Amino acid sequence: MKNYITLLKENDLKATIQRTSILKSIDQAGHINIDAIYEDVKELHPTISLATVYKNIISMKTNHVIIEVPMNGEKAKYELKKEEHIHLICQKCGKIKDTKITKQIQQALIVDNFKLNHSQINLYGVCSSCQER
Amino acid sequence: MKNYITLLKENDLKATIQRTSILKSIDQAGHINIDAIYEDVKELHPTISLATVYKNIISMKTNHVIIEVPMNGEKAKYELKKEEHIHLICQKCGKIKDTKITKQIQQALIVDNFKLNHSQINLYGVCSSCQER
DNA sequence: ATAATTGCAAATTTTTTGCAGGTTC
DNA sequence: GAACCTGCAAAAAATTTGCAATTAT
Repeated sequence: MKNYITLLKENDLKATIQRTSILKSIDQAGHINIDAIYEDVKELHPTISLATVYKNIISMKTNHVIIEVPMNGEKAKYELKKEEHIHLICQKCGKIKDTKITKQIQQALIVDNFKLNHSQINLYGVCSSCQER
Repeated sequence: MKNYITLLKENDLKATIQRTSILKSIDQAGHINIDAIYEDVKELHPTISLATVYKNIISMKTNHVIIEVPMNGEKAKYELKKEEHIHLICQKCGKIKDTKITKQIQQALIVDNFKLNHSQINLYGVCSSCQER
């Protein structure tokens, strides 16, 4: 559990209850889309409006508090900003697990004449628990 | 230049002018979003409707003729189905270049207990021609 | 006190749907 | 000729906007 207030202030955003609630929802879920965040936050804050969620997702994305993860065929999900990592996306249960970008992967991804800034790696397959069934 | 008619029939879709035009547009562009496809196809086929483009993108995606490439912050782009590859996305000019997934990369991406079906790798950075400026 | 943020309602944009007529195989 | 596909208009879904009231610093 992070200190969402500090996180917001460090990134030049006011710490409103709406924002901290959204961050808490994202943090708990790991990866979650706008509608699910809205439903989630409404539990504690029934008066929040979807427009506010949209506005805050935009501002927190702009200020690098959260990261947008575009999804194949569905709505984008959001995660807290953290070190770059790989997404293991299970095609059975839909869960997304993070895994580290190893030195080996970093090495392998060096491409001639391309100045790499940031990489986005999604691996689709079947996670360990779904394989057992 | 591929034979779009055969490509469609092989994948259980009727070869209409609308579909072959959409495929031609995608093939020429490499990676292109729905609106740009629509504008493109309208040049030759002024009567095509946007709804038809949407419907065909869905059917051709379902039947594995094309692939959707979700984009960060913008609308998804589409490409013809081909071997798995990496996208090098230039943050200056916006162009997307494809590059091969090497044996080395394949090796590096093996993760414990995850049965990998397909990988999606987008590398964001600056392409060679934009670096020269 | 100031500037930013909220919630609402309305506007806009994006995507999907139903259906009559036309096309492909 | 059967099944599928198109284009239109309308519907539905997703996102953005304007604004008065409220809140954070």
